[in-house]
Amino acid sequence: MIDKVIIAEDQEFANLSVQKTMDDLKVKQYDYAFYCDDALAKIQLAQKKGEPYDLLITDLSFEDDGTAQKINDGIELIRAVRSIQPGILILILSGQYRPVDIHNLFENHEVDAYVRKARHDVQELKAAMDALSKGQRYYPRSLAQLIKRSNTYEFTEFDITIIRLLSEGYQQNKIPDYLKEHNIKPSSLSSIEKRLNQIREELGFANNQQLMVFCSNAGLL
Amino acid sequence: MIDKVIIAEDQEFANLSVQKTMDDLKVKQYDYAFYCDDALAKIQLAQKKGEPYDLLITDLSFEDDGTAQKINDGIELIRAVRSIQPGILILILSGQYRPVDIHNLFENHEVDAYVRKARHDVQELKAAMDALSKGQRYYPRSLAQLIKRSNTYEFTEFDITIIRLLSEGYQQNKIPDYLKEHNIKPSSLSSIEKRLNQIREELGFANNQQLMVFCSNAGLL
DNA sequence: CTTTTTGTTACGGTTAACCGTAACTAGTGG
DNA sequence: CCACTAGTTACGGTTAACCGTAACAAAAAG
Repeated sequence: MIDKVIIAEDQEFANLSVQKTMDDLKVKQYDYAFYCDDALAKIQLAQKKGEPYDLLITDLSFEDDGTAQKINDGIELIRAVRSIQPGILILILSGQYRPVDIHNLFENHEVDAYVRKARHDVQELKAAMDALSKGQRYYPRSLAQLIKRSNTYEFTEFDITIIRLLSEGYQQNKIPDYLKEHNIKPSSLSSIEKRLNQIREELGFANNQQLMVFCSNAGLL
Repeated sequence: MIDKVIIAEDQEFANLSVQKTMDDLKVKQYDYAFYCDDALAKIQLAQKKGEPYDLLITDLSFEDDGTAQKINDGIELIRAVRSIQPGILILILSGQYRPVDIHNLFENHEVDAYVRKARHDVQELKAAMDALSKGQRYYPRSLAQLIKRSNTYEFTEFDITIIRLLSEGYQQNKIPDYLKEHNIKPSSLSSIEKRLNQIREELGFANNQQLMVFCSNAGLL
C-alpha cells in the first residue's frame, strides 16, 4: 500500500490538484514541496526518523526563481533521492515532452510511473496510483510510442557535444581545436564529418539545419 | 465586476485549481471546458441568451486527443471569441514560453492578462483577477522582459517561409523553385542568401544551425 | 606475436553555401 | 519623360561543408 507520499511540484495549480487527488484516494499522509531541495530534505528527515515515504511524485522541470537552490531539476532530484532511499517509488508528473530525458528514465528504470499533465491527467494519476499500489509500473502507451518514434536513434555524448557546438555557432573546421583543448577522444575534422553524415543518414535528414531543429525539439540542447 | 467566467483548459489539474480559485474569489458563476470548441459554443450560447461571459480564462496549447475539433489552439480560440464577443476580457494561462505567440498577443492587444503556470500561479491568478476587476491589464514584468530580450528581431512571413523550408531539409538552391511554384514574390537564390545573411548579422549568429535552434526555441516553426 | 577488426586520421575532389558587385526592374517624385 | 530610390536578380569568386578513399592506430581475436 501507498500510505505516505511526498509531492514535489513547483506549479501551485498542479500541486494543489495532486493534493486533492491524494485526498480523494484516501492516502493516509502526504506532504508537498515547491522546491526540490525542500522535497529532498523532507525525504531525508523521514528516512532518519524511520518513517520513510512510499512514493515521490515529482515534476521534471522546476523554475528558477530568485531563491538559490542546490537542485533545480527533476532528474537530479530523482538521482539524489535514489541515493538516499533506493527503494522509494517514483512517479513523474510532467507537462512537456522531453523525449531524451524520458527515454533515459525509461532505459535506466529509474522511475515507476509517468503521468503527463494533459487532458485526463487526474484519471491518469489515479490509475497510476492504483497500478503502483499493486506493485506494477505505469507508463501510458502513447508515451512509449512517442519515445520510440522520436528517439530511435541513440545519441552519444560525442554527438551531443558536436551538435551543441554547432548550435552555438561553431564552424565545423574549428571544432577539432575545441575538442583537443577539452581532451575529447576523436578530435579530427574527418571524425566530425563522418559522424554528422551518419546521424543524418540514419535519421533521414538532408541537412544539418533539419538535424538542429530535431535536436532542439527533442530537448537535447 | 467579473461575475461570469468561462475556463478553457485541457489539463484537468489546472482546470480544477482554477475552478477552486474562482470559488475562493467568490465569482458568482463560472463554467469550464476541456476543449476549445466546447468553450466557444458556451460563449456563443451565453451571448445569444443575453447573459454573456465577462471573462475567458484560456490556455494556449491544447492537446489533440482522438476527438476531432474545429479549434485546437488557444490563439485561434481567442480570435474566434473576439469575433463574436469583442468586448470579453481574456486572460491567458499558459505553461510554456512561446515568445513569438505571446509577442503577437501583446502587440495586437488581444489579451488583457497573462498568467504563467509556474511557482506562484495561484497568487498570480488572484492578482490578475483583481487587476481586471479594476479595469486594468495584467502582465507580469518578467514576461515583458523575456519578450523583449528574445524577440528583438521582427521576422517577416518570407523569412519564416525560408527558415521553415530549411528546417524541412530543403537545399538553399532548391528553394527558388518552391517559391516560384507558390508565387512568392522574391524568389531568386540571391534574395534568399541576402535575407539569411541579414538575419544572421542582426541576431549575431555565425551560421544557420544557430539560427534554426533559435527559431525552434522561439516557437517559430 | 600475428591477424583481424574497429576506429581514427589525412588527403583530395566535388558540391553547396557564402559574399560582393553589377545589372535590371518597379515604383516614386520631380 | 526622366531621374532617383529600393528592391530583385544574375553572375563569379571564395570559403565551408560534404564525401569517398586510403593510410594509420589501437584494441580484440586467433
